Amino acid sequence: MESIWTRPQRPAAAARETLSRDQIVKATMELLDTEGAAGLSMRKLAARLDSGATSLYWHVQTKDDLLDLVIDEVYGEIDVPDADLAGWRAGVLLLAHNLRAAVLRHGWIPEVIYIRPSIGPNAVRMGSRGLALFEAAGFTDTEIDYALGAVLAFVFGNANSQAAWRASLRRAGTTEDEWKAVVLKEADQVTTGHQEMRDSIDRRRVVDAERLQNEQFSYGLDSLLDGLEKRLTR
Amino acid sequence: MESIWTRPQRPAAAARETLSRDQIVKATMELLDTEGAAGLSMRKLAARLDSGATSLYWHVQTKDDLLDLVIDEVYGEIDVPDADLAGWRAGVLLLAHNLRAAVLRHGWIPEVIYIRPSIGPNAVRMGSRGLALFEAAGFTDTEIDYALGAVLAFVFGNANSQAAWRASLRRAGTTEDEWKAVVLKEADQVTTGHQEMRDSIDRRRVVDAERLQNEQFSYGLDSLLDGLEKRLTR
DNA sequence: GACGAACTCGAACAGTGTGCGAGTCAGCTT
DNA sequence: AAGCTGACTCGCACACTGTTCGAGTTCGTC
Repeated sequence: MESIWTRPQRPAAAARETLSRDQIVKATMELLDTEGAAGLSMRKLAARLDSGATSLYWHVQTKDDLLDLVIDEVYGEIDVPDADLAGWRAGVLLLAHNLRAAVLRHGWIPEVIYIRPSIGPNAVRMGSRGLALFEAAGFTDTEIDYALGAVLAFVFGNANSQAAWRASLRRAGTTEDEWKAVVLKEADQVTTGHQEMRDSIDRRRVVDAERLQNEQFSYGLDSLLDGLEKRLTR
Repeated sequence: MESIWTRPQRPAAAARETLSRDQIVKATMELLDTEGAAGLSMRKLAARLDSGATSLYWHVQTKDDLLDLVIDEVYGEIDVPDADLAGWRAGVLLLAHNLRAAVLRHGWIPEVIYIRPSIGPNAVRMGSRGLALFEAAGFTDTEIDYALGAVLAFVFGNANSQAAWRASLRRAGTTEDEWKAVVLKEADQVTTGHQEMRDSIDRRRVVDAERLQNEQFSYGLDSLLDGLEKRLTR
């Protein structure tokens, strides 16, 4: 079966007030943002659109296809600066921060992003512009791919686990402090005999979690970019 | 059916063989490894164990709990060297490679790892030993956490996307070459107007995918470690 | 008014995770 | 030897899932 991107879109919509693919994708995004990945079902989605569940299948082949569409919509939110503005490093930094922000904004991403490879137009656009950034920096040949790959891997790795953490916090429905208390108590039980881990948890006990995670992201990203930059000037 | 009188008295007092949690976890792992995340259902799992589906629920609270168990089992496969052997960098390198290998061995991991935070004993052990590595390297305070976090984020980011790619390849059921041909053709359509992406794809056209991905991993990991090392000696 | 294309949707199917309560079994206590 | 108890199994049932099918409705065009 062809993927949804290469399949020709259905011709011209009628004048009658009718569902459209865009409309469906938008509603899916809303449903996912408010209820999370587990909260998306074709019937719920249809209800939100005041339509029959099976009507959706005229506009979209399967639920997975729909996920492809909505994931690509997220990729569409990610701004990647032009390669010749402000230097490559600032550009990559912006790409990284924008990508992370998008994942955190849509906390269901980690749970669905690995179901299928992302090859939608917006994903391709982002990748392409990312490559341009590293090419402009002076990377050549496969190193262009490797460098971008490293940054994307780090950003997804960081953002995914953070988003997943947040999502499970939201599911628990407690305030951050309550949840923190519970988790830290569990951690106490779970980490007996692992002093390094206990210390690490103690470090988290004090500070605002949000800030800690931002710092962790910046620290890792800066380190990685330093390492890449070194490869460049060698 | 025989009458009560002719039926043999007792089927011998052999100790009743019963399910055990370990047994269930092991079977789950096998099922996941052979059929992937979507192929795991409580009924199929029960069939593999010659038991009723609902019997499982005496040993395990929910399917998600079961996933937690089997994920932690994977964490248990990851060897992390002692901090005082062979230097921190070699140790981290080994941790990273072992973690990646485990994810690639169990290609369903990306699809389930973000459903719940991993706080099983083996995950904690791995984290703890990872922290010890960076502590021994000379990192202090929160930088210990940040450094390990960066490495884990990169490794998961890289391994997850690679494993997911492979999994979708397996699902398609084609040989790598066939699949490659299809994807590259699709890519042609999808990347019109994105020259950087076309170049990038061309670079992949020639070489063995496996090797390319290994190189990409090493490149990123080395870069990151360089960046971290720089922070250390400053 | 007729036709065909665009679109909707109810009924149905096979499958899912899981709660409930009845049932079986081994070993212990009387 | 009988009976109890706690460990364990499991069929039934429920609410829910993604998706197919085919019949039905609305439209623009002849």
